[in-house]
Amino acid sequence: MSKPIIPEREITQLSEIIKAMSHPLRYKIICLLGCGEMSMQNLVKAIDTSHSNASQHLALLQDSGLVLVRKVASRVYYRIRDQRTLRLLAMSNHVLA
Amino acid sequence: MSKPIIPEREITQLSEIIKAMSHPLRYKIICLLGCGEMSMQNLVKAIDTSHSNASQHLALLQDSGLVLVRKVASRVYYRIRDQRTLRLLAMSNHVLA
DNA sequence: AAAATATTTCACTTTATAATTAAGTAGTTA
DNA sequence: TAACTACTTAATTATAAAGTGAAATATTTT
Repeated sequence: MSKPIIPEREITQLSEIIKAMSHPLRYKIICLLGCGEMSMQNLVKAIDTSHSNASQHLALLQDSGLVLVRKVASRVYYRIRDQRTLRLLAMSNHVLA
Repeated sequence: MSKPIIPEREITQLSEIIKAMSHPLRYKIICLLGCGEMSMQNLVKAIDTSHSNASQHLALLQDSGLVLVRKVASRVYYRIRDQRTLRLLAMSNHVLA
């Protein structure tokens, strides 16, 4: 962080991305997707919440541009859009330790 | 992310740290502190909000363990506790690009 | 075509965060 | 010691985010 003045717009965007990751369920979803694409079904099984709630969190993750969706017939598959998101996740893991 | 099962406790802790960074003002504060210790006075000048509001956000950053405080007479100085926080910040910057 | 499955959307309630203003504390200066 | 500066706390209000359950949509199976 050598330059102290950061454009306001960037701060807004960056804090939004981070915010999207900051909910425990969403953080967990991103961790899970880190291993590769996953179906809605399996995500719901892996995280402990209702289908409806999971769907809403995934919609938020899509809106914030962190995950991509692929529909195959009646099934929906989610995946991480940008691998750098996983590096950010790994980094956050590192901060705690 | 090779191991898919993350301890629940860690997820909670990590998402809390990220959440602390996810508010635009707090994100900005962390950026500013990235350049080194800063007085409350100067922080308030740099971010566009009231003294009281800044104080509350800084209290939150303290509680979440991201910043440390040092009092000298009636002045208060804040600084980043762990340099890895700044790496996390830099990483988030990188995700956007 | 009815029933079943997979998922999302909607309306609603609850809970959590944020901003504001006023009051409070603690040092500092006149 | 009174007024001033630096900062925090508390109370209030406003706003936003999260969870729930029912209804809606779309596909698949029987």
